[in-house]
Amino acid sequence: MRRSGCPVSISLEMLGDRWSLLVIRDLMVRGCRTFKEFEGAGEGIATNILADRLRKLEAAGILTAEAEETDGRRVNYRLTKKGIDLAPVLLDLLLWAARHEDTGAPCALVSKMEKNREAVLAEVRRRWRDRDSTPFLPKFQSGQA
Amino acid sequence: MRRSGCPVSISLEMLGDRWSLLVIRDLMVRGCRTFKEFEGAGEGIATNILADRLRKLEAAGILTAEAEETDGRRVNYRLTKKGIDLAPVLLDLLLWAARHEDTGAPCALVSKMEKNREAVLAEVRRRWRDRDSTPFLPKFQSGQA
DNA sequence: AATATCGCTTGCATTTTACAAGTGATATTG
DNA sequence: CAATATCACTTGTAAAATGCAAGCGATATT
Repeated sequence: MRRSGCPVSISLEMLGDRWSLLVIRDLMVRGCRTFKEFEGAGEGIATNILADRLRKLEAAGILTAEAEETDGRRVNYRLTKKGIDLAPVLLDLLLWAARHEDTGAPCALVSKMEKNREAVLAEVRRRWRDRDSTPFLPKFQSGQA
Repeated sequence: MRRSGCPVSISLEMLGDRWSLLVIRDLMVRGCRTFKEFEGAGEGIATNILADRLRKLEAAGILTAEAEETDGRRVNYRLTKKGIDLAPVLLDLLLWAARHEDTGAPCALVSKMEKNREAVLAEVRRRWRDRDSTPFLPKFQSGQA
């Protein structure tokens, strides 16, 4: 049962935890497609949590899962339209933290994204349409090699 | 310790739960200022969780708390600049759910916000500057009076 | 046939959340 | 001024979510 009809509240019931939006980020801009790739995406998500989030996000219609044809062990995850429509949310979260916290994202890149918001979103959507899974943004790391 | 330098991850370490962004929403568009007002904001947050979130958001520099002059019992909460800068995130979450879920937000209002994104954000910022705490958005309820 | 890889599941300890009740400080009322 | 009410929490306890390590079945490779 829903807490309320408020759209913000409804969004948070689906996405309001420490991991869901990171999985979506990995699909959207880091080119992750398989379970193993998510595991190695950097923040060290536990495998049971990852499996749980993939299940819930699939149930919410945010991503799809299908076995790979050439290798039956592999499962390919992909964002749906509903999932890629979260791009503005992720971009805003990125820009907010980049402005107010000490992050690993280079200033030049951040201000470029700030200025070209619509172009960045358009490119993210294009990549999704074209199934282009080359990394769009790197792993931002602060202070290590 | 931070999981990574990724700004999205850093944002989620501060905001990634079911309640933090709802408290911020209440401050931003519903005119909530006191503990009691947050309690009655609709989704039924438990008082210990509310107290915990207010403490954490204050520690994160997202809001401030100060005792009211005329009534020493009352504490007034207010967003900081860092807090009001989350307006785009909340707007995007609202628009996303309004588009993809069945919410209590009227279509006309939603499409108006979609078209006038910048104007809506400007008004939210103005309200903050002017300490205008008249409700800007109502409680969206689905299916009841 | 043996071994490796992939996508999980299971068990268990720790942490977070939810619900109900209570508390101390201040303010209001009679 | 004493009694009562209000406000912003705190406390206790049960339930749920998370984190960690290990294991497992199916498929693929050697």
